[in-house]
Amino acid sequence: MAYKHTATSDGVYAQLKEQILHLELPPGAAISEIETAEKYSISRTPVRDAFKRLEREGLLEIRPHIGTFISLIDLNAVSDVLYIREVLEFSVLSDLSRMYDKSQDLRIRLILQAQKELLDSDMPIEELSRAFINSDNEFHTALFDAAGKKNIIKFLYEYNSQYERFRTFINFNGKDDLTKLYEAHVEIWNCITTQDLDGLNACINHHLYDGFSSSSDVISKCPEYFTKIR
Amino acid sequence: MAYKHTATSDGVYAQLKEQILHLELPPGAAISEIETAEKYSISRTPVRDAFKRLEREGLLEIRPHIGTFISLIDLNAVSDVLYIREVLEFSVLSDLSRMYDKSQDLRIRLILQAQKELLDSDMPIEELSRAFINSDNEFHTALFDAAGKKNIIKFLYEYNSQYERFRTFINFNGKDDLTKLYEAHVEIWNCITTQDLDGLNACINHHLYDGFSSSSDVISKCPEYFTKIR
DNA sequence: TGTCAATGACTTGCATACCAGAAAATAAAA
DNA sequence: TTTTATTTTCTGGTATGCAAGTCATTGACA
Repeated sequence: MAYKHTATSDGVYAQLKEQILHLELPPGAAISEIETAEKYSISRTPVRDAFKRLEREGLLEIRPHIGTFISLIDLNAVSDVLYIREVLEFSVLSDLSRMYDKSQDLRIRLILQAQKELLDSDMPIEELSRAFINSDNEFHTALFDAAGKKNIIKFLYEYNSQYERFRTFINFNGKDDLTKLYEAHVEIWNCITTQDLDGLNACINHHLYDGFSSSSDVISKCPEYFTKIR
Repeated sequence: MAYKHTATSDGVYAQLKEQILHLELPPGAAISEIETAEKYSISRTPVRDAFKRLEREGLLEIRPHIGTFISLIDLNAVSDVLYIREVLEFSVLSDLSRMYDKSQDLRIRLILQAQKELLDSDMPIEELSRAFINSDNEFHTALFDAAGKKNIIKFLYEYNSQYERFRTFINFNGKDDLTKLYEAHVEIWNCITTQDLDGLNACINHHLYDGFSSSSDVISKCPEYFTKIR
């Protein structure tokens, strides 16, 4: 992993992944190797490499001799990622709370400030949502980093493609959800700096699951995007 | 993932992975596509697929136009996996402890019994070690399953190739370590059935880290197998 | 009209040839 | 002898053709 791959294969991988996560390539849609190759004016080989990689991340479903399809959003996988995040995040942030010193405060506050400014801006909701999700990831990464657990969140991010896609799906809903996220961030940071572990636990729980539970009506708008529930 | 791939690519992947995890292909060794292809009497294409997959799991390092090498054992990655396992396992087993009912007891005790019999047998240490590690994984899988969190441990297993390899490395050491693992298993199960959460926490901690801390002298026997420590 | 087999148009998996980059070996020059 | 070009020979990356599997259409036959 320390050494670069060729840009061709990596390029189509990155572009396809972004399109899938942003639902521009909708769940269930067919996508063929040769078609993609022609679109990018390259051969099938690097496309195949990218496809295989995306399949392992659960974003594509390759059915040999039949076709390749954008995978449906697997709510079970999303639920699993949420559980893992909840547990790991509480553990790491508890550690951080115990070792917290004021020198870390500025960096976090800057991120929070940026999020507030995003919410006050008048971007179109799609653009705002993307920008805010990026900032959200930045916030959580900064927290893990402050706790000396940078690698742990890298691990999480490699596995949460399904969750990212789900989040994109429900966040197009409106600005209110994003505002709630921001407020939760502020509260989480307050709990950490005041070493309120019980409050922290409750916060993380809410923060992660909130959008999830209030989303069943959103899901029903596009049921064909999702796998059947367990 | 629900659909099979072709057997050719999957086959070499599985075989190579086993050889790497069992250290038959030692860390740092070179391994070439064409050589491997000839060995299995297939073309480079399925070999390349397998290589790419192993690279993403951190078991190979592909350096374009230079060569492909069995990756060194990354103790940082091992340490991260241990942390994640500790946190997740304590959380899941705490849940299990709260919801424990006696119908689950038999299955676990059978696994423990099998482990005891393994230890009492007179297998050669290498074979014993492999068999015990398999049984160890079975034990932990059964626990997660009993807690209704089967997917969570699948998640873990996909990420712990580095850890598995490390374990193979230190367990060739002798029977004592395996005996300790067995005793820890018994104690963990006792803690769960008696709902002793504090004891459980301590157990898991010991269980995971024990072999790790006592292994620095073992590591020094083959320093060329490991990456530099953080 | 209804049934079933043949056919053709797709798909991805695999084999092979060629390309580009890197390193080592060789040859030429100081 | 030492140093510097140059060439040779590795490597993996890419392009492409063929093989094999799947499905929908079609046409023959009952």
